[in-house]
Amino acid sequence: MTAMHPRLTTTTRAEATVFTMVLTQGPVSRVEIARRSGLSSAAVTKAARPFIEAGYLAELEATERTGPGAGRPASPLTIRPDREFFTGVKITDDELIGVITDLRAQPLASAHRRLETSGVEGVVAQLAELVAELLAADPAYRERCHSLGLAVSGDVDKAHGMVRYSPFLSWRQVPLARLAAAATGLTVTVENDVKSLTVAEQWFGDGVGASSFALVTVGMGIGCGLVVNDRVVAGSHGVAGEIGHIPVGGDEPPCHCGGRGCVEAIAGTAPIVAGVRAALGDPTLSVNAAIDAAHAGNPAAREVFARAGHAIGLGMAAMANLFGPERIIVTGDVPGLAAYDLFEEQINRSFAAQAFGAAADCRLLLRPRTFEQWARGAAAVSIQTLFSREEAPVVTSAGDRARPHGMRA
Amino acid sequence: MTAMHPRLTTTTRAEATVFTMVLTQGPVSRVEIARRSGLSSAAVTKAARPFIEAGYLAELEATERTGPGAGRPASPLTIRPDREFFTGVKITDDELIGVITDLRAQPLASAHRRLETSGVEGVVAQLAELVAELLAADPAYRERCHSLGLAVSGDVDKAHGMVRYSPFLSWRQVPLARLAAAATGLTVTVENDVKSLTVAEQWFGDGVGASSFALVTVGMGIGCGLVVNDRVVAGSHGVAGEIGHIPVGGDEPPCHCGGRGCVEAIAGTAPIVAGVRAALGDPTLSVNAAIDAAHAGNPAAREVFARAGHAIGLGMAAMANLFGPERIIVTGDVPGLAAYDLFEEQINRSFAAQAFGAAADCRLLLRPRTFEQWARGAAAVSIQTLFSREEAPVVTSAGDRARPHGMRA
DNA sequence: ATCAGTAATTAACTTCGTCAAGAATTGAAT
DNA sequence: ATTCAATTCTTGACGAAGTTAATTACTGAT
Repeated sequence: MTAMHPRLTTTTRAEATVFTMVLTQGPVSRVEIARRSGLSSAAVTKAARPFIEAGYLAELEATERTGPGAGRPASPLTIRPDREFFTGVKITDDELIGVITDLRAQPLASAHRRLETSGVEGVVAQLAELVAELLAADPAYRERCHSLGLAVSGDVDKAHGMVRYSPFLSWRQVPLARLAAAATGLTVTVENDVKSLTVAEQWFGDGVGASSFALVTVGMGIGCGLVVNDRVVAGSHGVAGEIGHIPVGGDEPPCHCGGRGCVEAIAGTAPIVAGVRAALGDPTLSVNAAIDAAHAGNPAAREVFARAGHAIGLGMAAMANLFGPERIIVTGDVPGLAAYDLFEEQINRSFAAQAFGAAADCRLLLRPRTFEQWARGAAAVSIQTLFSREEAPVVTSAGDRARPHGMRA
Repeated sequence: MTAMHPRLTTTTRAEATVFTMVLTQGPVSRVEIARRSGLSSAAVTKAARPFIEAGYLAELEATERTGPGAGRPASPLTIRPDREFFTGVKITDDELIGVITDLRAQPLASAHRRLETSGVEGVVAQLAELVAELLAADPAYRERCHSLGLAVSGDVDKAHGMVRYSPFLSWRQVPLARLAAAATGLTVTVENDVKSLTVAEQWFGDGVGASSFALVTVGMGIGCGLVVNDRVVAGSHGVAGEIGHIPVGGDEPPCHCGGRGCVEAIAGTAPIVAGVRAALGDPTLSVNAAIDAAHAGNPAAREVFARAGHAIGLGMAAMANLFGPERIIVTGDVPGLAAYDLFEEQINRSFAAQAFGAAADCRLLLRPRTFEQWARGAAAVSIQTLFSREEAPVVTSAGDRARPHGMRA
């Protein structure tokens, strides 16, 4: 297969449009692609051909076709997910979580590695080992995987593959893409972890079809990834999506960020545990014990979680009032998830109460995500980077798409 | 002039790039345009020609040229602002404010009209009269003005020229563009008023050069227009930029929107006046009297304004934490402006305290805007609609611009 | 005067997509 | 059965829009 079919990436606008549409919108016939994209059907035929020849796309079996009746039946194009593989690794302060995915960013294999040190060199060495282990699982991986995506919390300069500042890892100005590329021999992308997860939802999850949506992560902290006008919001100073530091609590409580009343200072894991400890008079209570107490029905503990849910709901409402996303995907990890049932009702209620006007119509989707799925996000970034249309640099401010309406005299 | 030179709009990408760059970035030489845009200089020459021939662009006088020395001196292209005129009208519940502007959206003439009724027909009739009056001021206007922009508060569907819902006017589903076009004979655009002002800043004001910025309006209510990735954020449910309904006050006070602790419920004109009235024990105090009391140094009155400034600063910080805009333009009208000195220090302080990390680096620009400048915003929308590049419809989610970084084995 | 350096233009060419015609493939009508 | 209408896909000629490379235009310094 590979000898005959060289690797391929998108070059023209039509190619990017056609390929990403088949990739993200499942099997689609050529005419349907033409209709949705505005391209001529001739252009779709031409653009699809090299991808079919290179083994990335294929026509669906005739048996699976669906047609209303008259006319030549469509032969929908579908992705061949095994044509290329991708590695994604989520880097936390004490662990590496890695996955191999197919073109659809579906995880095929995973592996973990505990980190003793957060020093850059040590992490990169462990990363190379982890990647080697993952690629060794199947000869096809070694052969058809050329991209590695890394997801790191903190301020990441994706364009230059730099970690500008990662508080948990205590990294500053680390050229992680270059280091990882040298250590693994793969093409490397580096992106913020929440944004990576957002990209995964945008192309392969519940963000498909929405030109704007938000993803809210509930966990140790509260994070948020935003997609507006089909693009992830990067933030000009390396800051974006800091829903955790919206001051919904008025002047209380103080937050580690220096602000007051932050969502995270109320609904982060630390303040919740502290709250339950105070409520129960047990200063050594563990996270899980705090959750258990609430699940057992302790009113004081439940109240702490309800307050947290209230804060999260208000933060989400503030975000929705500013952006007007089509959907909000709520996700998170332990203990955010283990305790989610303790938040959920209050989140929904407070969101609905504070969302302005039609913003309350925004759909809330609860989507638990495992750690592997964060790593999957990293792989999704490398997939998107490879195939999305690189727009010509726009220097001037671009306008809206709408045309004027009305009659001319 | 006009007989020889037909009207022109941008058709190709190069034309839109060149024309809007000259329009928004002042006199620029062709090579400089090529450098900034990535186009070849040949393409710039070709794209500029029809605009020069049609009288929209011209080469700068040799005397105004500036060169470092050696080589052929550049002959920068500049806009000819009088080539075409635009009418912009801001519609409030009790007044129409109209302006004629040039291509740079600089107001050349203005006129007002009080409204007795907010009925659609009556407003449109008054609008037609106002436009006729404005166009009559100079024969050139009649001859070279073909576009009318309307700015309305509330939920506007710009693409279809519909006012979906405007609370102040009590309008629902009004096809305003069609009606106004029929009444005036002009091509009409309709846009939300805050977004219109945002467009004016984006192309002709302090947003030039920023691919993301926010505009905050302080007045009766608190509003916000957002530009992300060079595009105005529309909001999917007709809601966006509702910074006034971010709950920064915790659970107090209740807001007319049904929420609690909204910025607007603390810093809107009504709650400020109510607060000063309560503080001074005078239930009939006017807005201006409340401002005067604070200016005179009354501590209780000053405290009310300080609290308002605090709420606004927190709301702006919440917005900056979510978006990471490059700049924030603070603007407003009476009494927001007349009292701005009473807010300003507290806004800056609370913003700085709550902005997360590098978001605090975001520049705050205070830019008072008159009512005429809101009308100017409406004209700016019609200018942008006419000349900005209409992108091909993008159906699939588009990715980031960054390319992968690193080495390949 | 010549020359080096920068700006602008021109002409040949490339690329990418559209258009219009036709081939392919089906169900329904005669 | 055969024709027809409907729909999908393909093909090749064409055209629009941009690029590259060479040329012209203009300047200050040697």
